[in-house]
Amino acid sequence: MSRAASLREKHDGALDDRGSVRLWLRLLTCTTVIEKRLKRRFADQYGVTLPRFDVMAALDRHPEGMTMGQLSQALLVSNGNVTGVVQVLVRDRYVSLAPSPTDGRSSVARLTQLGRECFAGLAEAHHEWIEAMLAGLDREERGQLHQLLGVLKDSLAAEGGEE
Amino acid sequence: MSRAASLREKHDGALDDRGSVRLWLRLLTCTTVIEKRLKRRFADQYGVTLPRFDVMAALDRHPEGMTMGQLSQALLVSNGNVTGVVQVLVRDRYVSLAPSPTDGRSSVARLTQLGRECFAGLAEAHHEWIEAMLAGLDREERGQLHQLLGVLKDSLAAEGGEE
DNA sequence: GTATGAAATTTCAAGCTTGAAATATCATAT
DNA sequence: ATATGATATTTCAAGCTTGAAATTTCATAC
Repeated sequence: MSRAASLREKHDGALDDRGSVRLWLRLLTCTTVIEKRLKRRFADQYGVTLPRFDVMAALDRHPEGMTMGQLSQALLVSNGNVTGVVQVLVRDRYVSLAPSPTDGRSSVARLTQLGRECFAGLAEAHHEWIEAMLAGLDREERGQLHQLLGVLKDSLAAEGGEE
Repeated sequence: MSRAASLREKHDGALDDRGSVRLWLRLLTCTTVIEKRLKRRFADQYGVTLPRFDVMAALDRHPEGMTMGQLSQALLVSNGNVTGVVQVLVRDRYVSLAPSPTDGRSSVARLTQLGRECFAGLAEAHHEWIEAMLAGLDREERGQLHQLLGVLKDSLAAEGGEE
């Protein structure tokens, strides 16, 4: 069976024939669909939110610990945001928070042993889900897509965020 | 000047050498960066949020009006979400809400004259911003990217959202 | 030593988002 | 006519996100 109805696209059928906007909407739709599936599956199967997974993933790659500011930069979210997410991870014993020995203003977050163990399972599921969602692209297509997104990334860096 | 520092990527430097996850993170980063810039510029220059723009864009392409359910489907967001966004647009006189003549359960949202006028300006700015952000891709690259995202979209449709 | 500005963090209000529960209406079989 | 299930919508609580204000600590010039 598996009719695999084609996905609706945000603002589908736009009269707006301008190619760049269409490209952007397609990019947005793909990302949104993947993100929502990940979110739902993490919630249903592990009782974890995406932001919490993101923090754990960042900490898992930095066993020496990360300050709140480093987390904020790594995850592209605000400082205040990190505060809240880390607080619940600390409450749930997945993350520990210790004052920085070198800078009294900073505290350093680390995964606890429990956090590391839990994260291993999450990362495994995450990888499988992504792999399955990208199954329709062969090796070459993945490489091309990765390369073109690199060009886009550079274009975005060049355009600048009016900073 | 314009140093155009290259953009950081979410979870940058992942040991995680699995290509599909890296591809996903790059896709996510590009989308996130574009979305945040649009959000900030709409807020700063027009005092409008992205969800409100999305609703207005959908209504602009459907002068006959749309029900809440149609808006929800078109924008890939929940019903309850649409309710709130439309309510403030009605409060601000950009959108009118009338009971459906054929179905007592539904009401039909339409852009008001004021809404149409405001949206024209928003759409113009939106298009320019997108165009500028994609300026680093030539015509062929845009076509390839659009095509590959189409393959991804089909892959996502095939994988199914456990529906 | 002290004042001053920079930097790291937290707090807080406002807005978006979802999913579940509640309401209201429709469609249909009897 | 009526009961029943399906549909459209709203309400609501919980969580994420941001930007601005407040707080604490640092670094440096004097």
